Amino acid sequence: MADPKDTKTEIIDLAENLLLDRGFNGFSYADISSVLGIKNAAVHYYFPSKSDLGIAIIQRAKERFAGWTRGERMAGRSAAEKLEAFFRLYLKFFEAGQQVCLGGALETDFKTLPADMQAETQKFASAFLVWMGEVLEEGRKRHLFSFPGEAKDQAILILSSLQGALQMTRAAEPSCLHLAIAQIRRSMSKK
Amino acid sequence: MADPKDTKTEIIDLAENLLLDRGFNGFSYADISSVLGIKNAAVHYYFPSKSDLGIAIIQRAKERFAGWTRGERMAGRSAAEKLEAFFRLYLKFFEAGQQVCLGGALETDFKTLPADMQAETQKFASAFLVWMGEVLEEGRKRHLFSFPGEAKDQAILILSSLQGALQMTRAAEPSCLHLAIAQIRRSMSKK
DNA sequence: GTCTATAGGGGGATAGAC
DNA sequence: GTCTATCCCCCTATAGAC
Repeated sequence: MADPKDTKTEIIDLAENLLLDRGFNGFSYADISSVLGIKNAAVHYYFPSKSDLGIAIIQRAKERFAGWTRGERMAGRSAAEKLEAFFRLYLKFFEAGQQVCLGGALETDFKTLPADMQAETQKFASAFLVWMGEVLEEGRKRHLFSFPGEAKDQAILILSSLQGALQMTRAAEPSCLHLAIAQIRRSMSKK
Repeated sequence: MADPKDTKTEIIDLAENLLLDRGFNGFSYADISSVLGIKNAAVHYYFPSKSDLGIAIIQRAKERFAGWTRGERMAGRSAAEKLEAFFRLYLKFFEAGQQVCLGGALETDFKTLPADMQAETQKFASAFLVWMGEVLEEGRKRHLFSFPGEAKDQAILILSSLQGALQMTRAAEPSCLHLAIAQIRRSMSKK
């Protein structure tokens, strides 16, 4: 049925999951090659350095998000529906074995990352902030929800909370993310 | 003037800073010993395994927080003042070279941590949640601020946002934490 | 594309001398 | 308490055969 994925894609898939599970310094080429039944050196054929691999992960995630925001399933949706769909992205990370989000994983390891990965991480993070700010601005204009202050500041509040809550599910209650989302909804509901 | 710190304390100090900068898998015994002008093996004398060192960091931070919440500077303070003082703790992490908070660092690395460190991390995280929930409950009762829903859920929202915003300062704007705090204040201000 | 083989470094950790 | 010396493993990365 499904096209068998090419090796390069499989490597990025595995590496992305390892990154969200264990952080960039918490996995190795051997973790990837052993699952694929190939050798260490074969992975280096596709991604000469670990930085190349990291950049591939970030760029693909950035493009995936851009496609998601502009995709068919999003066309014609209200800002409120877009926000709910965004929440579901984070709930999926949680359901996938309490993974954290890519931004959180990269930012925590930020100071240990090669310079080119740091630059990609910054582009990635800003794409999320821009999109969320626009959705919030539009939703408030159409009276779908309410919040004080600037849309950009509310975007930071929501994104940072989702990121932090995803991490907290590991050490505090697993329901942390669900409860944070519910509280965000309450705080923005029209009185 | 100040008592010269004993070596054990200096090791924990250094390790804690390295942990908040680089994550638990991002520093080594050599990073510590080189600064102190001693050898790798001398650090192992105080902390035989890296897990021992990690646990010492967490337990000390937990006790420091407990002391902070019960300390003289906190006695007689209103819930609003306590919340502002808590914000300042996170602003200090940012000012100390964009460090993340201990919970965030440990939770992101959580799956790579030894079991005993995972258990300590959980105790640490829950102490923060409990305290924040109590402060919020009291503040609302006394009409110092307002928020919808349960105090515990609002505690999760605030803690997760501070944690995430601290991380985001590294990849997005450095002002992220300040803006998140300002937005939290706005969202809870009495109308 | 994938292999074997290996270089070269860093990591955590221990033994035993001082 | 701190040292030297060392073990052993894992890591990233490369060279060259198939």
